[in-house]
Amino acid sequence: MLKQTQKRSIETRAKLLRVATEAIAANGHGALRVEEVVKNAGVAKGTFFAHFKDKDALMELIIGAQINEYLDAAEEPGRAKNVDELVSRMRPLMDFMTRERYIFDVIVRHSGAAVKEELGPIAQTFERTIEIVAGWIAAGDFRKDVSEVLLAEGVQAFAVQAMALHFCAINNQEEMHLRFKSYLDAWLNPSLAS
Amino acid sequence: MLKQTQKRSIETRAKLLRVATEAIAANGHGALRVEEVVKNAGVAKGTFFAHFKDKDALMELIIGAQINEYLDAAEEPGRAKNVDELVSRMRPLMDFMTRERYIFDVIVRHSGAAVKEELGPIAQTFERTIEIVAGWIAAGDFRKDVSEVLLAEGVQAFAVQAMALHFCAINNQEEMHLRFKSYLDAWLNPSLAS
DNA sequence: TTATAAAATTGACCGTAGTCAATATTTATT
DNA sequence: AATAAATATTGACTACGGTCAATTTTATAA
Repeated sequence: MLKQTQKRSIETRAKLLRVATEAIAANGHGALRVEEVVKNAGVAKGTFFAHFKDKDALMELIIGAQINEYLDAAEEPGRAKNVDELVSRMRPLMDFMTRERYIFDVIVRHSGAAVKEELGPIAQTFERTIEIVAGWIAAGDFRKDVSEVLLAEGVQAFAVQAMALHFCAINNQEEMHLRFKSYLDAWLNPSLAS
Repeated sequence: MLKQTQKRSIETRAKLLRVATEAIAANGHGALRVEEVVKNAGVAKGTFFAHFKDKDALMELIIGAQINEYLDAAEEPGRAKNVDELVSRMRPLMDFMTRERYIFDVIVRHSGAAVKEELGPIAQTFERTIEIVAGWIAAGDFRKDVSEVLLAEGVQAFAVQAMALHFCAINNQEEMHLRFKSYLDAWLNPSLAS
């Protein structure tokens, strides 16, 4: 009878997203408050939850979009041909993911999505990462005894490991990427590792 | 002037831990409520937070103790000599960690501790796991071109990856351990993998 | 135009973690 | 035993995410 989604609703959702993105740009992801978003968007609290299942769902959308920007940039220069290039290509993304502990926690929490049929925005970026890295591995100077997809999944596992350890003790940025490289040397070129 | 910790305090803390452990045994980790714990322990809410920094700190203690029990059992039969043995030795621990999504989230959140000087209970179990697995790897039928500690860290990374993917889509228990084994075949015996 | 039903919004309300100034208890000192 | 000081406990209060019955707005049909 009625067309499913009214223009008003689309506008409200866009406004919520815009206000939230601005707040995050100003104060960081972890400081975002739903009450602040609805106040600045000029809507009631319930409206927020009519548009997003919960606060995490909004964070997923925003962080997922940010990850995709980093993946675009990582793909831009063409394929990474060796471990050093792979590490430097992933560096901006990993720096973003570890900018705040809160960001990393949200990402990990949503990296394994709920249901395959409806992969969340962050889980989608994880799949995209696998595809990209697998593509590099297939065409580059890497071991060929196992599938590139398995290798790409390993790269992701090591990235997560390096990032998790980054939050431990007094680690500077450099150590995270060095650790990541150590893993990848042993994972992607076992014959050369030593 | 006064001895630092009164007996009363030790008893209260022990009672809170006992009550919380019982509640978890009855209803699972994710269902634990601080208000329920203090009610059943017969203390005020503020007392809880005088003993534990937050609810997560209590969960860390309890889950850390549970992980240590699984590690004890994993060590019991002596060293794991190959990938199959390693996978089956880790199986009960990984099953526990994936019993509830909430448990896995708490573990990941605390696997990389805040400060090295004061490793939390869960971070300690992660260090212990590295030691145990590194010991197996050093003495067993595994590649020798990189250090056993690096290899053990990789085992941990792959375990986390397999568990994270377990929460994705329709995966049964079996697939998680199969996936884990695939990773380890390629990681610990690259010459044999194919 | 009016009646009507779907869609969207509202805001008071709830659940639960966490805080803190006030109070009570314990122990050392005289 | 009285005093003092450190330690422990209390519970009303706050912060904040999330819910839902009631209301308003929008679009379609008669």
